[in-house]
Amino acid sequence: MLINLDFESNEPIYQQLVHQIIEGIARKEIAPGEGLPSVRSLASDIGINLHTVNKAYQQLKQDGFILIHRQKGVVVNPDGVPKADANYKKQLEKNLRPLIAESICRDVSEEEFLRLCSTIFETYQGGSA
Amino acid sequence: MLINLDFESNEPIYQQLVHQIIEGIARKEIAPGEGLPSVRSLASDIGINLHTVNKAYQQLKQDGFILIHRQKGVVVNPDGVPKADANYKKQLEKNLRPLIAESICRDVSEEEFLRLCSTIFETYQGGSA
Amino acid sequence: MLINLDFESNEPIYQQLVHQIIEGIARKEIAPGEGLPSVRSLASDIGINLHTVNKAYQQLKQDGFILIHRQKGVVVNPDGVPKADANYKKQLEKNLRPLIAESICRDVSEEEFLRLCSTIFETYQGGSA
Amino acid sequence: MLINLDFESNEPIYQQLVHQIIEGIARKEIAPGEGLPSVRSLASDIGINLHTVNKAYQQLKQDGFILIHRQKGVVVNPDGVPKADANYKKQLEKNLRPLIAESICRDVSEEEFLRLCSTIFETYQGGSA
DNA sequence: GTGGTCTAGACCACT
DNA sequence: GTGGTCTAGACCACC
Repeated sequence: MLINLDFESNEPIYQQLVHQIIEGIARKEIAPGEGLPSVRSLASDIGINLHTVNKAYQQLKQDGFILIHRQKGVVVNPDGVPKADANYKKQLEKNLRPLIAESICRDVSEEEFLRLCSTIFETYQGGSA
Repeated sequence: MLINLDFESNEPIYQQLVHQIIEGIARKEIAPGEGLPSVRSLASDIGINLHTVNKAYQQLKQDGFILIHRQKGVVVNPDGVPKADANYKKQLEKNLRPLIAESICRDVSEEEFLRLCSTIFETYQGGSA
Repeated sequence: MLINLDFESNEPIYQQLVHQIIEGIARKEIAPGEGLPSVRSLASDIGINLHTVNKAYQQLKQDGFILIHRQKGVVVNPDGVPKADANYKKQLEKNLRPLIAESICRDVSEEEFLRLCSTIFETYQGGSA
Repeated sequence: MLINLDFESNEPIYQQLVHQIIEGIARKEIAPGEGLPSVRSLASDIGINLHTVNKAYQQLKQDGFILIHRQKGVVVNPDGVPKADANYKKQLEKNLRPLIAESICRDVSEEEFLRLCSTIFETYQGGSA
């Protein structure tokens, strides 16, 4: 799985890392139970600070995406990621709302917006088919 | 138009303000050409620093949502907001992608996701009908 | 002579007014000795504040473009505008320098820059021919 | 690279700073990819507030002159500055026009004006030869 | 009265 | 240590 960071983005690097790993899981490139590189090796591979990788891993663990065993190392949660709960959906709506509001202002129709979402969905589901 | 800020949020206050105003425009509560409160009055209304409001206004100006008119003060861009260009859509996709990836991991179906988007769209378009 | 103001520009209105009048003189639309509208009439014509017009006139007077007679009103300096002195040229260079520096960074060749200047010169000299 | 500010000038300090840095780039004193001092260090070097430096940097970033890199700090855009587009040229003309108009009024010939521009150009290109 | 600029000092997130 | 954010108070230019 390829990690692709933008050091000039406003999005913090650890956050980008979190997203990329989640995308990898969504794309089924890394399956539940499968291992991830250690903090050290990933950090030196990408050329970033240990702390940064660690912070990303901690957040992924916090959100139930991965488990961190002292010995077995880092693995994708073998039970699968916790399903969306009411809280997650509230958060999701809160994140979508400003995107949709701006799209409306900029004359993006609902159809076009939904089509874009579908297209993005396909980029993940196509990978598993 | 009501402004509703969460001072506990990680999202910077000026950013929340930007979003809220964009939502106000999307909801057609503030029409093109209409005026917005002055930096100072809005700041004292909300109980924040005028620089924070100013930063929000500057960003909105930069993005073409508002104009700062020498005589009329701050007004919503009477020509309407610049339409979505390729750049905006690329940005939008970049913002949607991680949300969708996480949703997939959490077993949110495409149908459900799109339905959520539609629901949010209605909260804006319903307001203008 | 037409006055064309941009109320959304960062350039102060009085400054725009000064420029427009200087351009009118350069274009020989208003000849030395000829009269300009009174502060009051010009202000109400354009729909701006008296102070603003007054400030523009004061600056033009200061720079030797116009004379303000208590009775005869405002006239373009019949002796013509004071010729460029060393001081003016120093100022001119100071104004041109950042424009040229940025042009160089943006890959505008000297030829192209000079051509643009010539084109602008023509818009004035053409008017007098 | 030397920064030379005039605290008496009407031109805002941050603006002067922007100009000086652009001139440094034009003069090839700072090459693409090269680093600029941090906000704090530059501010204390010049003896101004860090916010003022920050404002200058933000504008330079906005205009594509510099990048704010998560790891390397502030660097001159390694891809070079965005080339002049139609918009920039329109702006440039708008800036040149009043300078030329006043020069005409003050009896500066087109030849002399162009010669002055050439002289300024040389101060930049001579530096790289 | 408005927005624009500058200063100053503080806290935080990120690397 | 870096940049980003927020606050606060001051002065100025403009209208």
